[in-house]
Amino acid sequence: MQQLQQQHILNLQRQGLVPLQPTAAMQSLQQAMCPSDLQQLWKEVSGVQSSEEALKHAEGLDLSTNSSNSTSAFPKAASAHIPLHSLVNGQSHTPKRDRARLFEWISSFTKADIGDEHVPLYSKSGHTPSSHHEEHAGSHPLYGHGECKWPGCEALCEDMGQFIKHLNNEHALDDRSTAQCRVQMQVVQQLEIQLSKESERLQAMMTHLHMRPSEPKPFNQPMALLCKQQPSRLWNLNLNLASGGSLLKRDSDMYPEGLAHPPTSAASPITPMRQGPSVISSSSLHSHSHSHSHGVGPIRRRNSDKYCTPIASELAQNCEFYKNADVRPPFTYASLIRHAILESPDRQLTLNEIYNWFTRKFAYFRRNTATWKNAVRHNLSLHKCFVRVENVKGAVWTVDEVEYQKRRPPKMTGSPTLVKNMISGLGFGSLNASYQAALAEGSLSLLSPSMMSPSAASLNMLHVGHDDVSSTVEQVNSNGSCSPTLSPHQYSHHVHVKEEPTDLEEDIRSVSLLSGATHSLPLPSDERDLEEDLPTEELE
DNA sequence: CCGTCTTTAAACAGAG
DNA sequence: GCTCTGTTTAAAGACG
Repeated sequence: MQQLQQQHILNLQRQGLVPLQPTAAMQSLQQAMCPSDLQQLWKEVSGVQSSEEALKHAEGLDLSTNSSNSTSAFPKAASAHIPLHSLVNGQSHTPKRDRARLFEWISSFTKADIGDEHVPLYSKSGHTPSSHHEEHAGSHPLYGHGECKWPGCEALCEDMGQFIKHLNNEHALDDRSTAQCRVQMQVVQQLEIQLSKESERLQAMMTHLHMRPSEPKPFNQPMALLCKQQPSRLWNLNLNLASGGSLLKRDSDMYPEGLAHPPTSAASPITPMRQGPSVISSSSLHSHSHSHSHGVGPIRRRNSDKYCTPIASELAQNCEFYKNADVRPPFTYASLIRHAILESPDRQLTLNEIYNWFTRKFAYFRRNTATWKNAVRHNLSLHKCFVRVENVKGAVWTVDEVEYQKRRPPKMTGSPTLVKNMISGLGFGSLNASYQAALAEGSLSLLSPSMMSPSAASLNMLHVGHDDVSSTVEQVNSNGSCSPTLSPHQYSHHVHVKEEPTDLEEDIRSVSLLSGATHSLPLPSDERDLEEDLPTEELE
């Protein structure tokens, strides 16, 4: 039934009768990104690559349909063994029209590159006038602080010349770069949508408060803007933020069963009852289909917090997002509870305060309270890392960090499993390989509507083993807007009602201090994130 | 296949 | 009796 609906919508969209919905947008994208088509496209577009090279390239990107092997080396190798054909509803064909549109669109970015030097795809877009002239003049949007700002790159380049060389060598016109470019476009798109949303909200607030309405918003129609910029409507995703959850249709309406949700969690209202996927959830797709068949199905999000994003950074960076979007946070209850407790000034919370934190921080937890509250209580009781302490004002819960770290699995940094989990954790299960590669490689800022640098985001994803106190401190504080400003020191042993072995406490402290030191140093993100992993290593 | 982890659900008890 | 809090058990799915 849903397939039929989807087909119908797709047909209408092809006829231009209805605006593209996320469903069709994603579908089109996926269709357009059919591996063979891509290869063909690139041959056509670039005209540079010999067939041999193209073949080699295809091997490198593993554009085959075989998806079982997810043990790709990441990300520099750019091999992404991801189900290219796990397309929505099994539709892996590529309608010629879509392909043509894609080609047209890509060409709009790349034509000038062909006879030219390879210039970043971005720079050809209208509103970023970045010519060679400018590049050599010393500024380039992709270059700053001696680093390549290409999503996920961060290669050090001493000067602009070196950067240009690097750009041309490493970010030439290929599948990966293009996929990354696409992802970046989505990032921008989502940000625009979010901005639009927030503007509307502001407008409403001001109206409500009888303040003078502000000027007409520049982002009233982000889609229109985007369509201007992007001839192909493949990217015209209707990414709604569920501000209060009121504006959204049910995900089942928007995303027929088996169809990948847009890679922004904002797009999908996740109702606990239907158990729609959190985009960042590793179980997104599985649980999605599962939920449809069972009505109420448990979300399986294992590893999502362990191997994907440190909860602190994710929450810090997507603070507003989770507040407004009805998206299930991709973390375990234990992680969330711990984070809530650690984030509190005294590092102790009553059950009710924990509840409040959940509802305050996550739109998702503003409903179905019985379920998740039960889960919270269950987790508090179940995990030894949560310690109940009798207090003057009753019982409060604290975190036994040592216990918490104990239960963490060995670090998985950079392992193929991590990569796989990371990708699936993003909920892009049915996107194509290049796309996912790009996502995982450098454009995870997609998940970070708030000012997360793509590179930082990617490194977060690539290097994290799990969340920890120090990362909590660093990330949250660096973000600054969503949580109290506690020093690492404070975090490490500001309040610890429970008695703990001195040596272990010492360990935590040293780790935290270490992390705190990194906070003030302009370390490269990867180093910083490696440091984030230290607690476990140190403690175990 | 098994063990572990996580989630969900539910039953139960004690306190206010 | 009701609600909140807290404990415990069980089942199921994901995953190594």
